[in-house]
Amino acid sequence: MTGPAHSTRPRRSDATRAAILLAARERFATDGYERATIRAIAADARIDPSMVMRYYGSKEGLFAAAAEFDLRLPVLTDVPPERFGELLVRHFLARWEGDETLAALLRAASTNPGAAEKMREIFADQLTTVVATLGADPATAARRAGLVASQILGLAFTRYIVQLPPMVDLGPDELVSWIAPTLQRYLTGPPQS
Amino acid sequence: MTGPAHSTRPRRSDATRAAILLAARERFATDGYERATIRAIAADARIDPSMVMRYYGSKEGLFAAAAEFDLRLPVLTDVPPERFGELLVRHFLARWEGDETLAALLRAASTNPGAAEKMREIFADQLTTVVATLGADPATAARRAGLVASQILGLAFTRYIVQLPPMVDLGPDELVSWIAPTLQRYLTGPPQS
DNA sequence: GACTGATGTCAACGGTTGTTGGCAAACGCT
DNA sequence: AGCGTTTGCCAACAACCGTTGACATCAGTC
Repeated sequence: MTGPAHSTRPRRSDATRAAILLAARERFATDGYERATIRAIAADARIDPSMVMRYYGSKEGLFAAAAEFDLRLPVLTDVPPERFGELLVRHFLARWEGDETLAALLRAASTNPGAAEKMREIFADQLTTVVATLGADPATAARRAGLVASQILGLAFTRYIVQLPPMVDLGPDELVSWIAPTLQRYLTGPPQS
Repeated sequence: MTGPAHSTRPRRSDATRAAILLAARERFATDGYERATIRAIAADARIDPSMVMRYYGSKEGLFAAAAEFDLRLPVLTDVPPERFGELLVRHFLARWEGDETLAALLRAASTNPGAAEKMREIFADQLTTVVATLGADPATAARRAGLVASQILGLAFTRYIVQLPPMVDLGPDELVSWIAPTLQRYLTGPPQS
């Protein structure tokens, strides 16, 4: 989604657009939606605030562009089912620390309705889709995906946002050994109730 | 924490103070820290914005007062250990829906450092203390409490903030049957790694 | 009834925000 | 070279924010 749109040749301002988007992701990730000001983002990108408006229309539009995100969930079809949980935790940890878009989305979702909506889309669409392909009853896929999201987002919230000391100190392997069984049960455990 | 402080007799303005605090909790819970304006809070409490400043000093001071919170965790000493998880989930669900202070704290913690700090205090102090009394190895109590917090806060975040449809639709009993085993393992399961 | 302090209202300040329109420079094309 | 378009900067607007100080009103005390 970064290349030139449609069939138009690359525009000269593509570098500026990218710089704005990069600065926006950083600011949104560290400050949240309301505290990240267009002026600060523009200063980081070393351009004028009015350029942000010209290229993204409004602050909401800028956030929508900056929050575009693909979880890049791995295909788990030819993986032994008992390893689903482990692979998912590892994937999310890596994805989370390698791209600040998720942090921006998480911070903003607390106060901005549009961000919450996008978070719902991402986790409902992308995660539910993968869960549904794991062979479980399709009727319970959405529920299982929601439970997985609750633990994954709780992990991210306590580790990266609130930064609870115990959750920050735990290493990736320790986190996996604790949390993977949880996801495993949410994904493949017997349906409850 | 609502009665008159120290040994002074009740002041005539106690009703106003309480009205401000109530309105503040509502606004902080629904809008987060930055979008909840002093003017809006004052309007809800039907008083002048300057009164908020007089009684609470600043917006930060008002939030600090509004975010004062006791988890009221139950004493679990004479309860069969295998029911810890269930009781904790039920307690948190009730606590969460009966007092919007927790929602205010959760929303604000995403963007406001002071709120994040208070959230750390609450979950580190109160929750870790209870976990430590459950007979587990004191050295791992903080870690276990952190893991419990990650699942509890993730539940709250997906259900009350982002409002993921599957998490909103689940009834209390279903949530308990899914999530209680997770807490149970975090609390009393064998130490990992 | 006059005095003192608490309580409440009103108007305004300085600062910041998202957003807009005008104008200069650089570019691409013929 | 000349021209239209793109890219960028500058200044400013209107709105809103937290915060402050002056002034009225009321309760309780001597």
